[in-house]
Amino acid sequence: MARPFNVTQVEQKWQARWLDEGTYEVDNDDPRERYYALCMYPYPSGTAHQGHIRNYTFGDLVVRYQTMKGKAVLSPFGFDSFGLPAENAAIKAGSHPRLFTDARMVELKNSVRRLGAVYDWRREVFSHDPRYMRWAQTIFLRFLKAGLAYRANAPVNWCPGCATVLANEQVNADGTCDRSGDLVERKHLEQWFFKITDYADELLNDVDSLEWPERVKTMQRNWIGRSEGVEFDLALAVDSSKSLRVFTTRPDTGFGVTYAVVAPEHPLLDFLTTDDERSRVQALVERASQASELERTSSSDSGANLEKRGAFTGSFVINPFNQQPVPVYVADYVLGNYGTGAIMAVPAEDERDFAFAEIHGLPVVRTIAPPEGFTGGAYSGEGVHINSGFLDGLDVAEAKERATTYLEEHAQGLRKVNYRLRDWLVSRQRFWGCPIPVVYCDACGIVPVPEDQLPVLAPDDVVMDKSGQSPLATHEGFRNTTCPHCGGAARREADTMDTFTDSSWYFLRYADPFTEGQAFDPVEVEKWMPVDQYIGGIEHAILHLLYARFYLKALIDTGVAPGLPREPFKRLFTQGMIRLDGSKMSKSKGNLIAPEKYYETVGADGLRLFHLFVGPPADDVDWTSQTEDVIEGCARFLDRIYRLSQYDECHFHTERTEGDLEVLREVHRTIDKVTDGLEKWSYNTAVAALMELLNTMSKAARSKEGINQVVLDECLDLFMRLLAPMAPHITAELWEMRHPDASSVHAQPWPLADATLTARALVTMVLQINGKLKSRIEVSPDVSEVDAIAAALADATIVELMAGASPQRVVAVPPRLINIIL
RNA sequence: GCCCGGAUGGCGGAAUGGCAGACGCGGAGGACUCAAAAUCCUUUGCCUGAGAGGGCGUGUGGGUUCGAGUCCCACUCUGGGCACCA
Repeated sequence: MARPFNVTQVEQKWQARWLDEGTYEVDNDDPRERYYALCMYPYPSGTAHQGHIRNYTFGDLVVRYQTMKGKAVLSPFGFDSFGLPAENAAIKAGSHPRLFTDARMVELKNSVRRLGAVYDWRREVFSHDPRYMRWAQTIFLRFLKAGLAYRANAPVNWCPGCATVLANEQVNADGTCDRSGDLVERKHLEQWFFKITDYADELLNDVDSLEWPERVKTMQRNWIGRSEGVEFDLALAVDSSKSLRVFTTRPDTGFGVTYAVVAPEHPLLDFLTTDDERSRVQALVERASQASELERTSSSDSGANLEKRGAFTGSFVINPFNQQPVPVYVADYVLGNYGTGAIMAVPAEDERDFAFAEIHGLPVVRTIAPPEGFTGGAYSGEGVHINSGFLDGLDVAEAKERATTYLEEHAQGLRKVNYRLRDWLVSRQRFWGCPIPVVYCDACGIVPVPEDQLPVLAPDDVVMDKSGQSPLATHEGFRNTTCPHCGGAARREADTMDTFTDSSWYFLRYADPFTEGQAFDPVEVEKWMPVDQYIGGIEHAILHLLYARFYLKALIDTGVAPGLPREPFKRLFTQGMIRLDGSKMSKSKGNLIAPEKYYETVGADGLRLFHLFVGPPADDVDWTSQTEDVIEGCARFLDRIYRLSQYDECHFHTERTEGDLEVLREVHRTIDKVTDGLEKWSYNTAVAALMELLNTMSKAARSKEGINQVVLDECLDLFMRLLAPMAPHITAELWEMRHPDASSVHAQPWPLADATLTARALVTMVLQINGKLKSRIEVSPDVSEVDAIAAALADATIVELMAGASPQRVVAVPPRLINIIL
């Protein structure tokens, strides 16, 4: 497609200028109002793909728009540069992950520059920079000191494909690895954890205060999974001095307890198991300990399997509500690490209990009357209590309260809150990550590496494979060290930290990247935090955002970041994904449409405009056979504005006509539309408004009567300013051609609509008869109701249609419409 | 199973309870051209009619209202999140 100007040349000229002149560098003591705009820390996977392009197009629009609004905008960039792909690629190529990563970083950096996205490159941060690692490790040690980092032997999620353990958050619901898709196995290992559960309540409560998409807030709440209930004792039938502690959220259904269940890991299981039942119980425990989380929690399991998954222990406990003995089972549907690892089972009001009771032939006693016609098994809804002694006739809420009080008085009951959220497992048995800065000494135990010896860096000559052992563990030179405490022989920790730790505080370092004596100076960072606008993919709705929120709270509480606001991201925008043939476009899926080719044809501006125009920014984009045409259409729009600004085929007259004024009025109305669109993330309609305006301007200037040139110039100048954040190159170029001595269009203030120009002298009023559109008339926008009705009844079409009939009623909404009811 | 979204022309999508389909893509026709490309102009929801016009129309069925794409109830399909968490 032939363009009226050399796109590549123009774009490169401006990209070089923005970079050379440091146009978007900003200092912490800038006197203007501050604004922190941030796109999510990218993994350097090479040249940018369409998802990146979309992300940085939105981010750059925000940066340029807020700058024109007169703010000092912090726009940093960096790389989440540790991670598995680099390590795997290095193993394959026999090279080093650093070489691989550094090359990919250069590529991505060039890509975003080629897009015309502008950053304060002085503030660049990347995870494998020793200057960043040092503070990442310092933070780990501060967490350790504060008791927020701890080491524990725990059943963990092991991914055979990635040869490392995963956090709960990295395991999909179907039990596969979020990254490789391999089936995750269960292993018992000594691992490092962060105590994110200490913050469960705050993480949950603070969600309310965030200006985030509701969907993301809901996902965060669900993930934390708070539930209120009561913990109490079930006394053993044979010995009432001993008891089994259980947790329930439904104490009101206590009269319906017909058995109890303990988890296979329960510490009292051995004690509860009688000799007659021992072999069956042991078989079940054996099986449960080997089963993966998937098998164990599979809900699609058949009845036969369910039966195998539970066994009678031989013991009985007393139901404290009715003093009846009920059997104790062991079953793997009860989890050892949630609640007390034991439950009271109420088959009538709990589906899982019902299914289990059916198979094991246990009785079902209803304590809530199900609604008329209810045919299912367990009924967990609202209703009136029956068969429940002192709770009979009460609704669920009231019965819960009474039952809880009863348990407090008769069964050591304690009101208790439980969370689904587990502590964050941060150990990774991989090489390309930040080493965990501790040593193990036989005499002193776990000893932190002194902060003045940080960062602990991995040596380069490490053999990486997927044996499952940490590559660093096999490097004797690294592994063997001396204890910082006693000076004796000691061994370094060989695991590295989850890369999600790196992306949990990078935004703080951006705000003060120059400091040397600490991770960042809280006084400097406080000037920018919280992030005013965070932009990224919906795929990070849980993991990254939850971890980053936890990190900031923990950093404040451990004294690393005193005085900072406790939530990092005030406003979040999650962009839609790019789909090709229905699935997400991504490098790992190998279904990329590379952006490079479009730089040659439509330019960065054309591609940016496409991403802004194609649909609501939050929605997914389907890349179809039609997409190329839409991109071309966006470039065509830029060509048209270029030609109009050259006065191509324009006619001019010298007087200022009403027609000229009307064009100028449209420009001012468009200022409002575009501003509103940019504020509300309705970029597609903002672009549409500019397209519409260009049609108006172009039609007027090219008509036979022509336009006053001074008016056209004023219109064009305003147009350029509105388009500047969206298509920064062409607007900068045209502005310079039109104003060679003035400062750049990007340094101009954002235009403000003149209210006297946006007002309309006449508006169209719709005339309806019985709610059906029949005619239209022009009226003053402040026409009175009486005048409006009079005008409507005088309209020729209306007079004819009414044929002398008198209206039963007239609904008047001046100046919008008149509806005549006959 | 539970919790959120969503459903509008051939397509992407617009529409504070008040002109449904802005804007763009695609289609049709025309101008320019020896011709093509590019550009420009006209037209384009469906049905019906020679035309003026008329009828129908925002997933389905009800409801509220002078008036519903928009609000309420029930359902269908679809996308996503969570899913033995007691």
